[in-house]
Amino acid sequence: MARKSATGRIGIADVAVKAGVSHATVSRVMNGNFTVDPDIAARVRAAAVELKYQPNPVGRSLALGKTDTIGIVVPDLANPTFQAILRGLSRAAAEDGYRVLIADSFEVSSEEAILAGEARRRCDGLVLCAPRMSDAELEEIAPSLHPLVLINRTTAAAGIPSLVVDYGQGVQDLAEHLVGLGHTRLAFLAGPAGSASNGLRLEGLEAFKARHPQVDVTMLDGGSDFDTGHGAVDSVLASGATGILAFNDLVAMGLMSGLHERGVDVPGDISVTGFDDIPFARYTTPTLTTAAVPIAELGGQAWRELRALIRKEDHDAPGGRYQPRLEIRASSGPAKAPRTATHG
Amino acid sequence: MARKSATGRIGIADVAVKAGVSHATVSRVMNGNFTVDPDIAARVRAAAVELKYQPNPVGRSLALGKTDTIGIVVPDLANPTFQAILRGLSRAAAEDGYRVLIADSFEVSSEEAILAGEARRRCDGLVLCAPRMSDAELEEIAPSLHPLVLINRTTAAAGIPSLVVDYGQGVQDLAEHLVGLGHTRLAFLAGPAGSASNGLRLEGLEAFKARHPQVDVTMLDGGSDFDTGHGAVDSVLASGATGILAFNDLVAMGLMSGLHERGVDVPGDISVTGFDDIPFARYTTPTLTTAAVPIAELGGQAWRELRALIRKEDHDAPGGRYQPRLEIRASSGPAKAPRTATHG
DNA sequence: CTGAAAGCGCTAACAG
DNA sequence: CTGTTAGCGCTTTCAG
Repeated sequence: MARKSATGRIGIADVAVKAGVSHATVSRVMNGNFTVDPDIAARVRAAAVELKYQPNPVGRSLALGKTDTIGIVVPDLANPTFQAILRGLSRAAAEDGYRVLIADSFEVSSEEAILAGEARRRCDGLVLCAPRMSDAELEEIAPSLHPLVLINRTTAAAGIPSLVVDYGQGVQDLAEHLVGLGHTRLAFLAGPAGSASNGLRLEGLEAFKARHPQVDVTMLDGGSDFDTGHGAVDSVLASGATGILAFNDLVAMGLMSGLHERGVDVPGDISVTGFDDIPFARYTTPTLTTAAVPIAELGGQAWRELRALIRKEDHDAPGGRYQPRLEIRASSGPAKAPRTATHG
Repeated sequence: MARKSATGRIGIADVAVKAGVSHATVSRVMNGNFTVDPDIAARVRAAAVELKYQPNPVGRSLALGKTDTIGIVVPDLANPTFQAILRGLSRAAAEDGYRVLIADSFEVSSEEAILAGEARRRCDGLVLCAPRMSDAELEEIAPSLHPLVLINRTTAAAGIPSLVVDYGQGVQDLAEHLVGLGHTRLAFLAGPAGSASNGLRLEGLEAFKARHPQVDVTMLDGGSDFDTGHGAVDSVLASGATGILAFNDLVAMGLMSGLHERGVDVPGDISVTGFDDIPFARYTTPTLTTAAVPIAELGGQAWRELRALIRKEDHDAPGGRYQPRLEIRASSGPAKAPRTATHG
């Protein structure tokens, strides 16, 4: 009786026969179309409730040409930064009745374009988060992904809002902070080579070096996680630097942990700074000096940009630039007497 | 020429006319049906490539009655535990060509059921993560959500696999560990009142108390985040306990941070244990003794259970129970001379 | 081996 | 105000 449709689930047709009307009328009632006679509407609603009818979103999507779903592509869901963006995005989108489909590329940049395309086709719009693909590839696929919002990446392709954090400014602020504390030998523990945000940090450091030729800045290879920082203790000590700019908070925490194991006092012997101000940063020992990125807000803003694109709204200020805020805590302090390199 | 369909995007019909065949044939070729003449198939493929044709998944979903998407409902996407489950689930599902739709209930338990229903209708199956709704409600809606997999929650409804972590055993192991170090006054910093996993911990502690009547176990109200731990310093000190079982690692870290600010030495004065073994736990100062939950594996297993349900496979061992593993680090140590309560 | 046609569940013109 | 009809884009019988 109730379940007659092929899928075995209750469809609009079941409600229609039960209420003794056409499915068009049922559709009207379900969509709040008030051109329906109140009595009939009530009968339809009663039938719907009785059958526990819920419209099938797939049929609806096909008819309307929209899915009420957006996609987000991230390079690594394990990264707190992307988690925070996802959360902000999800929350903001949910308020407008949109769901979020996630696609994790697991840092495999060769799969990113295909992944993005697939995700896009299932959704009404896409957020591409710090894609690792080349500029050329990004520019090539960007138009086919529209509506598209980019985070921490820009492209020459037209009509693509881009939300970027000014990592270059942030790292300069941190470096200035250390110099203000008397440090003259700094080291930068870099992030992943392909990372655009690492590139922005490097540019910022170049500007800093131009302004402070007397300060020695050593570049050290790195990565983006705890283990990177923990494993960098030797090279950090060998550099002779007293102020260490870690790629991000995770790296900084790993480094502090490694230094602690060696009996090196932070900030007594060495000052350490992070980047991002993840929630954990204020609970490390010592608490971490870092540059705070309003990351959840970024996710929310990404949704607003995307929403404007989906609604084809006119859009005066597409994209935006986010300034990190210096967050001075206990992991940075006055420079000690200069140390000498201790190789081997 | 190319784009003639109503949506403005290239559809199967465009490829069909370009290749001079019917859309049925295009469909066959796109789906790797080998009953198509090789020459025609080649022509179709060439047309598809030239037009950059990508099948519309919505139309496909409607025809096939499946979306190749699963949903996950979590109470709070900010919680590292749920993030890890999401990651494990997403990774495992992706390997089988499935995408993940997320639904964050933001701890609003009244919205959970509706959210779950909506998510389910867009997907081929659902993972409900530690739902906060009542047992009665869960049991009522569970059948309508099938295929459904439950995490850290069980239900009497039939055919619902349930993956649960044995928090009761874990907390007992931690308590035994502390007692083995000579602690006789313990305190449990509880989690959110509605949390099922908190209930399991409480049951475990009851069993522990029955076994160790000489040990004093104080119950303290709490929560599940840093601030809970940080704010609990006073009540912890007032309890006079020397061994503190925190609800989870986050709470433990907040507590350690607060104790450090008061000059209380961990583990010299007070031993602290967490729960979960989140990645940060091995990098705190001191490193955190905790009970490790194989959480990413849980996400992967959730997918396998769900996949079996979706494929209607016979399924000998639905669900499973995960035993936490004691991870002894530096935040727990021998008990000092007994302290006295220092109220006020 | 291929095309015509039906149908997945829904919405929206268009008649009446 | 309501029913009929025609799609949305795709898969899949069913003839040929």
